[in-house]
Amino acid sequence: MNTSPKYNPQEIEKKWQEKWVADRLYEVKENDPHPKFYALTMFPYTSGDLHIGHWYAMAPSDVQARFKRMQGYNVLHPIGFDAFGLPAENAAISRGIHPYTWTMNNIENMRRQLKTIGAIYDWSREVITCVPEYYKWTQWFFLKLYEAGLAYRAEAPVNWCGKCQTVLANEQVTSEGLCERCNTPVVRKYLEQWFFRITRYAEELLDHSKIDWPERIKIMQKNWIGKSYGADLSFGLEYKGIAEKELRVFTTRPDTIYGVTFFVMAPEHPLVPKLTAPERKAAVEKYIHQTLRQTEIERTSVEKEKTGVFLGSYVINKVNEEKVPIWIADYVLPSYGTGAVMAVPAHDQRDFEFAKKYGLPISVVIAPPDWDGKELDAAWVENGTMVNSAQFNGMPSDKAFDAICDYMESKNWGKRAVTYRLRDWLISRQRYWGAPIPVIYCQKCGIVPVPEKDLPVLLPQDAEFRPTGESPLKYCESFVNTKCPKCSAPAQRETDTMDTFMCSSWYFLRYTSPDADNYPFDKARMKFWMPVDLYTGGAEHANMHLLYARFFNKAIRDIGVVNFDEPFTRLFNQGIIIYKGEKMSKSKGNVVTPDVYIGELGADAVRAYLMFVGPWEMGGEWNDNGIVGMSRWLNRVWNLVTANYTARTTTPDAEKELLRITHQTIKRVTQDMERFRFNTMLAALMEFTNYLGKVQDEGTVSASAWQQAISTLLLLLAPSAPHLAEELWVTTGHPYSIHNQKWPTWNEELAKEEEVTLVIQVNGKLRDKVTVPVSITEDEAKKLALSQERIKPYLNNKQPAKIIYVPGRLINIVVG
RNA sequence: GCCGAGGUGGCGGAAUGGUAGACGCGGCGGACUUAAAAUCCGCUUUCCGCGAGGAAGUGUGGGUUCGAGUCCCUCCCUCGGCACCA
Repeated sequence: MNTSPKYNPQEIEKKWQEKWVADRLYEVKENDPHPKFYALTMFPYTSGDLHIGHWYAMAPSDVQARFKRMQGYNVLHPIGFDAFGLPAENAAISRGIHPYTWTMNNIENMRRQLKTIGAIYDWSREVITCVPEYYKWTQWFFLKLYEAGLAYRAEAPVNWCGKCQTVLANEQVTSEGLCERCNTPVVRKYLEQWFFRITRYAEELLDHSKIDWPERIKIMQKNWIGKSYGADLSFGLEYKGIAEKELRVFTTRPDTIYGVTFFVMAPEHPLVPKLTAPERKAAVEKYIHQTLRQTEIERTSVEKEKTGVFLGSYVINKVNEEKVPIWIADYVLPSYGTGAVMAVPAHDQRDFEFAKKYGLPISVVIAPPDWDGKELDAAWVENGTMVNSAQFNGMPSDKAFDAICDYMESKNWGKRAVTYRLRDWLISRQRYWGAPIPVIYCQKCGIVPVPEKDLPVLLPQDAEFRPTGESPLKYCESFVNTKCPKCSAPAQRETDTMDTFMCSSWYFLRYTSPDADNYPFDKARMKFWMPVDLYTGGAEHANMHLLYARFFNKAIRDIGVVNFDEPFTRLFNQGIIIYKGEKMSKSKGNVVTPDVYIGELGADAVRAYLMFVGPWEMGGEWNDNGIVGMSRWLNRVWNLVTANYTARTTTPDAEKELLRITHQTIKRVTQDMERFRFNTMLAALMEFTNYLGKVQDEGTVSASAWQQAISTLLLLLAPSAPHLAEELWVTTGHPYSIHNQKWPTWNEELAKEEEVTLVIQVNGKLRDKVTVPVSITEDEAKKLALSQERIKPYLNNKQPAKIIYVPGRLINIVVG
């Protein structure tokens, strides 16, 4: 009779969490003799509540970190909060709470929630990005980048809401191009902004050869950086009142140069006013005005019909001295290439549509195969044979690419060139709740960086939060007005703050020594832990945080702050948890709160269930019933371990089998852990539990063999269900703590099967199965297969044409 | 449009080119119970068959192979990313 207490997750989870903290079980030291392992999980934004989606990121990463810890690594698995950002400010405006208070209250709640997960977080290393001790160093890094020439100020187009009288971040503009807050159409405006020169690192950022990252993330970054090979070509310019004698374009198709029939500039191109003929002035200005009123989203919509106007001026195509009309059109972007294109309507679909609309000539210079010389229905963008291209006629177009580049270079009309799609990183935010950009503007001295000794530039406590959307810093005189650090004349502070991605570009360095106060980190401790061995988080950051952090690392490497090329050696992206068919989000109202399930079934059940829904990288669906099954299994483990075991009819064979299955399970669980297949890892443990249940019923092994199997089960379960495993470990008489035990290893010999089931197929169809010793020879196996009563009818008394034998698997008899 | 990941029972999902559907949920039947819950045991891809057994079956259509969910080609659908990038 089992008289042990029932499994009570709430009680044991609270008990062990308190004890682990009291014993400082998970505090991490640098002087530990074990090899270091830095297991980083993306820190959460301080939105207020953790939902199951957060747990899906946190729980399996903790399992992995615990697994590494048991394997003998000194594991740093820290946690902190990404605490600056817009929502805090919006809360301040709508509810009258100061962003600091709002954020800190949220952190308190999230910290409480995070502690219920039962993770090995070392809370003594907690990092919060919005406290002065942290953002002082974010500002310090800005100064270092500025000194290195990697931060600069320039005019840039931004999203402007006329009603709110402010700039909006891209994230604040709805997909319809409206202001998120007031639904006013957002327009473009040109403002002075701070940028980081990420483009200087475009080439190095394309190189992922030093890191072990998922292929899809590497591809996403490659596409985002967008390297194009082509040529910079020069077109002649003869226009009164203009000094320039040429206009340059970037093209990926220099082979189509003879097919240029018009020339298109971005409406914002600085030379447009000068190249506009007097009689075209009104039309051109009207068009420019229309373009500027469009949002980025409207302008770049693919469905939109092409529009443009003729400037009344011409360029000369140097290869054939043809006069080519210059147009402006909003499909040409000012920020890519040279802001101007040579239009080849026969071989570019956009130019084709434009030419059709405005009746411009379409000249084929690359003949498609079997071309009949007639008009094209669409641009031919593939390779072909050169035609109408002077001395290049008859050449395959891919060869002509090089030939024409050589020709242009020899004439000094252009040269081969590479262009990137990547733009510099705009870090200015017209917001209060961010790290102030540490810069002062002086009438006399211009832009003056705040001296290092004056850091941090503190956010003023007395800023006002008005519902107008204006930056509270701009109207906070005590903040704005200061003295020039150089000449002491009255001067003004920069009122923009930094993009929060700046804060998250170095937080993992801070974890290594969060108490450092004369440098962003303690150099020795940072060197000890970095780079991160395993980084886990969502794939949605592929082209933001993950790219910024790589850039930032390379920038500070070149400044001499760190000495490694990449911050994250290995990356793993978990998928997304969906609920009721959609991604969980507050706005959709389909958020599942973990607290309820922890209260009812315990954190161990929630952790294990999240791992069980599917492969971690694929994401999965939260199912309210599914977790009940996980809870049932943990209960079965509890009952199995706490029940008295009585050996009845023990046999050597039964013990051998138990040992075999134990070692097979160790192998499966270990290998699944290593490849992040937590779902099948738990399935293996469930099978093991089911098997142990049978052994217990039958009492076929000795008590000591039983105890051995049970303790292995608990060790394998420890990372996934740390509280349950600890409780059962201690109650079965083992020394505290299970989390300081060695991960079990398997013995291949003991795991080996003695008998296998051979499948017998006839013409590939399963017809019978036989159980044979693994030592069976090929001849014996074939003979056995042919002699099976169930097989004989399929043979028709004929000799089989062929017999395929796969040892340990099957025999396939091929009959004619 | 381009790039990437997917498409397997009623559901979530397992399957180094070799027994498709592990494990779990749900469902059905049974045990225990006055009864219910909980727990335990059995069954559960579909169709035909009393049964033994047979047939079909991994989005579609082809191909390679003794053998294909898995490899190759065509197309369709879902999800994620990018998108007038010259």
